[in-house]
Amino acid sequence: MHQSATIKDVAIKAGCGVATVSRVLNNTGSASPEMRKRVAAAVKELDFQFSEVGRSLQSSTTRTIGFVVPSIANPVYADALQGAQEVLNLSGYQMLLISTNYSPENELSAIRTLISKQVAGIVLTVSDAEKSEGLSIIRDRGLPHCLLYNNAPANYESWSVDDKAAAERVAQAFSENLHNQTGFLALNFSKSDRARQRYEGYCAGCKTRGMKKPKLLEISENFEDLTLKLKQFLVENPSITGIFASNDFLALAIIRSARKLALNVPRDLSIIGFDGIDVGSMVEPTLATIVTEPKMLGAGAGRTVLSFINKTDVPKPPYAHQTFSFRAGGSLAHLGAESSDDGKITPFPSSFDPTK
Amino acid sequence: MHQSATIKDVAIKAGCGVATVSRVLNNTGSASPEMRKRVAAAVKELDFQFSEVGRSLQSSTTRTIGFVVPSIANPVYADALQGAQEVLNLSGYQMLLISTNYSPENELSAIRTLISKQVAGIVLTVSDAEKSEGLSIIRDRGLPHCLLYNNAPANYESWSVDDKAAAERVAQAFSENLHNQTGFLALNFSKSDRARQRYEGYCAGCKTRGMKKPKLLEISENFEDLTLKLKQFLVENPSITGIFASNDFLALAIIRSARKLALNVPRDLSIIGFDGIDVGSMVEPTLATIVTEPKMLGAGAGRTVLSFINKTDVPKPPYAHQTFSFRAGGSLAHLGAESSDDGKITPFPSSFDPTK
DNA sequence: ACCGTAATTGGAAACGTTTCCAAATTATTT
DNA sequence: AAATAATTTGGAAACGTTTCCAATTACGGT
Repeated sequence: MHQSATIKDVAIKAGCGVATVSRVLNNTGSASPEMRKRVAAAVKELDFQFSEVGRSLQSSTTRTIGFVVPSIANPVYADALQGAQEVLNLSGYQMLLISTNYSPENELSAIRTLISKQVAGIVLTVSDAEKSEGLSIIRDRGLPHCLLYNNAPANYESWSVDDKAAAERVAQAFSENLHNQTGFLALNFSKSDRARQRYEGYCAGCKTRGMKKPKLLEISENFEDLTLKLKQFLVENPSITGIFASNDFLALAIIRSARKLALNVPRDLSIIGFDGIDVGSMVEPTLATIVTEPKMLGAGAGRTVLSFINKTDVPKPPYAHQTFSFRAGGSLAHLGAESSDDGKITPFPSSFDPTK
Repeated sequence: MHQSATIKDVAIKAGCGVATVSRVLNNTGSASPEMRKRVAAAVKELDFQFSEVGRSLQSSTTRTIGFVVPSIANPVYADALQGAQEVLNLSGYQMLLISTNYSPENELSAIRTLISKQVAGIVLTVSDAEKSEGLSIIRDRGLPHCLLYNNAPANYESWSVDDKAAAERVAQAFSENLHNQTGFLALNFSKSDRARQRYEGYCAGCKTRGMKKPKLLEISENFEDLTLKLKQFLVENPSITGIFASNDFLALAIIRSARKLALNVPRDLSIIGFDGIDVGSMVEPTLATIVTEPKMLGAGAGRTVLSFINKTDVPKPPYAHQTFSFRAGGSLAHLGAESSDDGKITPFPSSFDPTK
């Protein structure tokens, strides 16, 4: 139950001045072998460790990088954090983590907090990179930072999935399988520029390929009423043959709901997800999805901030079209020729029940 | 691109001493209304924020809690962190997070780092709570701390699943469904006292119920060879009818492997998982599993540490048998006389396999 | 007007470090 | 042996706060 020893205690025990201890321990400036030995002994005896607080005050920086993410429970961010963590650890930096629960106000206060804690840099995901107040504060201060999962305005660094391009790729997948009218399933659409960009990209992709404009199915926090919503959605839009879910959890949830409605996936309804979480390939049918690499992105954002701090070369993020890939899966069906090719014939409700 | 203003700058702009600024801003000691106004104006004009570093040096504490977990990518810890985060935020504390990749050496250095950063308390999951060196350092210093997912030695606080009891519950579930010979599937068995406790508890539970001693199937980091291993395992132990997987991911992976071996789950092989991740109830068949509440545990551990710091009442963790519950699912079959007698069998047999 | 008391204010020390600079010591060159 | 150069050392200031304490000012009551 003992207090931490300070450099002063070490100096006393070693019979020298504090400056000498500092020099010896940091290997800066010279010191006699004799002195080094005495200091080393004192350090060991006292189990001395520097107080980072004292150091930070003097150097006006910390070996800490701030992270601001919408949620730690979301595996996309969790994986990204793990990736960043590994990079940071190698450089002797630590991670000060704040999660904002998708609220812009929390973003701002998180950033203020990080600044007052004098973090050396910040990696952040914001609700809307265009108008984030916190982000401008960071820039005004010239604080090393890097966006994660937000596409950056010009001149700023960002490690992110190209949501638009990825969503267009989904449209392509549906199109190649002869789907014409599809839906877009989103959670908390308004709270995230990412969801919006996916929608935009998806609409654009559908248009390019001559598909109908996708119908938007927006749900709230809890998945409770998803089955009901889905039913309603399909009744209102009977020609829909596929749904693009804006993340894999939603995709799995909608598959479950479809199952409850006695719809067969993919025969009655095809599903494509987004993110590429591992379980997607463990379930039956396997989930067709956009695969991303959150860990790589998190690590990249971390490296970028470190490079700003150390004034080394800034790592290059992958090219836009390399930030994702499409993974085929059993949840996406090819609409055969027997269906009339304008894709309008999917029956609802279908009582089809395969028993082999 | 401006530097942070200090309390001195504020004092100058407000035309008073730094002590006064401090008193006004912290609402400690008296100050004239006039003075308050001037200080407020100066603060606004300079966009002043306290440097937490300066404060910490003076108060020799920080509003930061250190967290040490094996991995952020593991949803169990990610969820726990999210739960803790929410608790911390409410109290104005931040989270300094280090992940150890399941390595005891990393644990020790993580703890040293946190101490040198003068965290106000620590929440940690260690590889082995009995012999963790880092843990003893924390205790020697009398640092407020709480274990998470480790069962604590006497006199210490801990928020954790009762792994033994939960594993016994799994044995009960198998037993009730007339399984007699089962397997235990674990990843990195040696690296975690949690996995060992589950195994112990499971063995004990099987014994109590007159089942055969479970066979251990241990796999390494990558799931690559899981299918092969499973095949081998089943060949060597042909009487096995069920497998207890020590986490849900493993459970899903083993189900996939079984599928590749043309085995039907649950008819040919029953599976029970551990953790209760959400997707478990979205897949087909649904996963029978032990449901835990990582978020609650993380929040509890956070609250416990805060209560030590603030010297308030220490929250009581749930009783051992309330730290988990069993969730029935389609992956566990009743071994009746015929193949399927009760309504437990799932609506869509997952017999066709696009992944070959 | 005067005094006692209460409210307000600011100087200075302290927290643990690094670093500048000058002093003291040692080594090198003549 | 003296002069010079190089190395080793420690005192003190600075970083941004809080807080103690003494000094100043304002306020009532006579």
